[in-house]
Amino acid sequence: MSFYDFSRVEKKWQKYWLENKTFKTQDNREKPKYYILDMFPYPSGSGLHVGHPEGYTATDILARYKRMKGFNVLHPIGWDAFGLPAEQYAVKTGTHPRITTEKNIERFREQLQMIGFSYDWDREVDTTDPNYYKWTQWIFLRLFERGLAYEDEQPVNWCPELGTVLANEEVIDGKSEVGGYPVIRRPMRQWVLKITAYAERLLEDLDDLDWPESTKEMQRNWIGKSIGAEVDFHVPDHNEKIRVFTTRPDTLFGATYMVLSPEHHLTDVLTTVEQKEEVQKYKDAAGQKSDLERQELTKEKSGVFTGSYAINPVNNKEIPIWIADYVLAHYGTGAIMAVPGEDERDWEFAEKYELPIIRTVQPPDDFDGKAYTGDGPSINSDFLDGLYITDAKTKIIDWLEENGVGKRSVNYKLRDWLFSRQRYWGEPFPIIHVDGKPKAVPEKDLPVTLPDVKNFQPTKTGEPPLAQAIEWVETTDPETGKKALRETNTMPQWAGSCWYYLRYISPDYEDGPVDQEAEKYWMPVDLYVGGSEHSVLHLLYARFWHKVLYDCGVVSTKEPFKKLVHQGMILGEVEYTACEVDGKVVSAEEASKYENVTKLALSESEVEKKGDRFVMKGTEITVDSKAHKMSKSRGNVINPDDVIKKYGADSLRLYEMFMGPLEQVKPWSTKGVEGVNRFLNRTWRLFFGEGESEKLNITHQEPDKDQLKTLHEAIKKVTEDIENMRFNTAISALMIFINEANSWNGVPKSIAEPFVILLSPFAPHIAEELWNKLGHSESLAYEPWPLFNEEFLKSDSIEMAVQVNGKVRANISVPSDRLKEKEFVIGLAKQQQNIQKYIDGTTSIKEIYVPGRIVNIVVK
RNA sequence: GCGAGAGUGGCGGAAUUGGUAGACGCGCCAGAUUUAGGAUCUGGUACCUUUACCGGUGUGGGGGUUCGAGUCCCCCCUCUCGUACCA
Repeated sequence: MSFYDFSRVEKKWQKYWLENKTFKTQDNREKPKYYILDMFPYPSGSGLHVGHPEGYTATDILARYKRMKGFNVLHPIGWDAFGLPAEQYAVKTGTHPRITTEKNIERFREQLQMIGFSYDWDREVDTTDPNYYKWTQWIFLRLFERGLAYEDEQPVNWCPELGTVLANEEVIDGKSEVGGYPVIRRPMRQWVLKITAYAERLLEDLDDLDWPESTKEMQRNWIGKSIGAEVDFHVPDHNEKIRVFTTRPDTLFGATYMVLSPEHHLTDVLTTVEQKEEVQKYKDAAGQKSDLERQELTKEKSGVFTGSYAINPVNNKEIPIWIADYVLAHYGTGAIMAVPGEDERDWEFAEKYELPIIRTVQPPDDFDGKAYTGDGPSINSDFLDGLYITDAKTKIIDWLEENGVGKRSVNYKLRDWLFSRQRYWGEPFPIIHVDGKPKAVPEKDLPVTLPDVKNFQPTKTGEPPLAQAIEWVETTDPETGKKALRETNTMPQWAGSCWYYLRYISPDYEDGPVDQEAEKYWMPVDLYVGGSEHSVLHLLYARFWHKVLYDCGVVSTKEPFKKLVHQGMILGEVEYTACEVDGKVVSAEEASKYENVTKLALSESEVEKKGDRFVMKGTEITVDSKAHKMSKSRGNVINPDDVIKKYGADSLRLYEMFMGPLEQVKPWSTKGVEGVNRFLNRTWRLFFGEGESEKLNITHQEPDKDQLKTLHEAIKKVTEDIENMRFNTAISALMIFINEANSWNGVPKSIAEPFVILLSPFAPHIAEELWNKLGHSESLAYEPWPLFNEEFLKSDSIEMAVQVNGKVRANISVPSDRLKEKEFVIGLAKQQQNIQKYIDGTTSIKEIYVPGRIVNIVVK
């Protein structure tokens, strides 16, 4: 029996594609373009995992399909190669990160080529290449000259373990996202990008994007726009005023005290002598707490009184000023007016410290809670009484503006982007400091390249590793000849990934980050596929840079990524685990009573389903059944190399797509890989039969009607499914074709050829080989995609269900040409024995006929 | 708490605008081939009842709209992801 030797065939075609540059994108601007982009990987030391090929296969299928549909396709790949792991490895071993990075890139490239992706390898970009980061620096200078990059002494998230500052987004639950080390707050000089200047545009332009709704919503929440008012509270004793932001100015009459954040600039001024000690103690305690500790203590509110009073501008009442860490320094103005009657947090605080509570909105009669945050008529509010929230807000804001004590205001949660890191392995800033002031390095001197250093470790004081390269740091200002110091911070990893999609368009262009003529043709990216973990950070930062470049006239579109899709995570194989206590297996509920529980892994054959849970076979002992995230510690990591070695790249591609919808989280199943592998073997045998020789089992006969129908059904389904990215059902359609065709006596060439093309985006290696064996000397990559013909889809008769009172009681076969004749079809239906059984002796109320779908006879 | 999404066989998952629920694959069962195993091929496989037909029940639970609901509406439950004192 002939068998499909995938390893020989796959190597052969991978070599062919590379040598012939089959997928080199021609800059032919006559054709319609399609720019299909993968989120480029960080080339880690551990190589690809099975998650990478998921999104990459999806885009590869579309890229191959679009080429055959006559599109000029841009489908590139590159490396997001700056980053912490290579640097930490350097700290440990002294190996320069460049060496590690190059080695890892090599490995990644090899692995990607082993899967048969149709990238244009002449457009590869590498963020650590000076020819690339020259332009990252160039873009930074654009930000700098527009006042969008500035230095600021500000409290930052300092991670002692990593020896660097982290962006807020890189801190999760008070710990570093990378490594999970503790993070403390500490003031340092930092570079900051003014992303807040673009908050409104970043928010507004989301509406027109074809992105997952959840991702857009996350960005909206992150930007966090809220509309309200700023109100000034006068503090007569100190002749100061405290400005607060509120979304509920209508509740101003209920403001019975004020709270400043411990970091607020007026805290010292406002604290009276008697309160000084207590306030200082509180401030110290708050400052020493990490974000994690602050969050852990959220259950119990705390605060101290400053001793001062402010005047509520609407009623001139004196209200006490407190300090509490439930007010955040970095949101709004860092101070609030507290309205306990209408705010749960304020209520909680007021109860604890016995501060007065005044309701300003009438709660409904059946309301028995504390703070009431719903709508209702205003009370205790003088000229606002009786008005509902919206009207009360308008009226009070008008009043505030007329009296010069407040104004309408919009506030954003989004903060400026902390852009510097105390690391070695990142882009140097194109900045020198002259007389203590930052100054741009002239464009002609770009790139500012990384100097070599001996030690990659940041100093304990937070001085970046670059500070050791004294000869590099000490320079002269080319303009004035004065002594100058280079900036020793480096950019964060996000920098390079903010614009890489532009570099692919003209990777060798020397007069700017991107050739503008080419940019006009290729942008925007038509489809961008990548993980949802980048929903906020990367995707928001890239949009920000893109808008700045748009304002600079570098790019022609407002938004970079027209359509975005996230691939779902691939979990490990389903595991069955039982709980064991003292060597005895017990149910999970039982086990929760003990402490010395060990987990016992079971095989599938040891368990069975009982009701809605799994139990150990023949017992009542419940067993846990779950697919876990792949992780080294759990030992359930699937390595794509192993899968390719055993089943081939086409099987890997096919399986990853066949598992289920692209966006969905799904568990891996090695048995499933075997299934698609069998399908490929069946396909091979369809062409070569069961004999020993590789003689084609292909006929030159005219195809019959059934064969045409089978083919055209497949064309229709596969085409529509690829367009809608339903790859799992497209593969199912290919399987149906093979199952059908296996019952034929030889496959006509005119059927076989279009099928091979349908198969090719999914399993390109076997498809190329079959195409070649069918007598073609060229690759099929640019063969026209087959079109389906409705004529061939029709059959002579159609099977239809007949229902009586909505229940199916018989099936009838209706000749296609009589489908429109309601009377005829219903007559036919009524002749069925089993139908007569149900309608005899009843009165017919209604007869429903949906041509081609159903007959329903309603009787009484 | 809040926001988003999802609950369909033993498992992964299919089901155009409401029109025969379970395509395709895995697993399982039976048979063929084979010295045997593996591989391959053929048939079967939601559940209950039945030798079989027939029949009954079924898309997380409850209610509703409809000739007809996995699909539309209301209430509830569970799970996943995101987020967390944002004034």
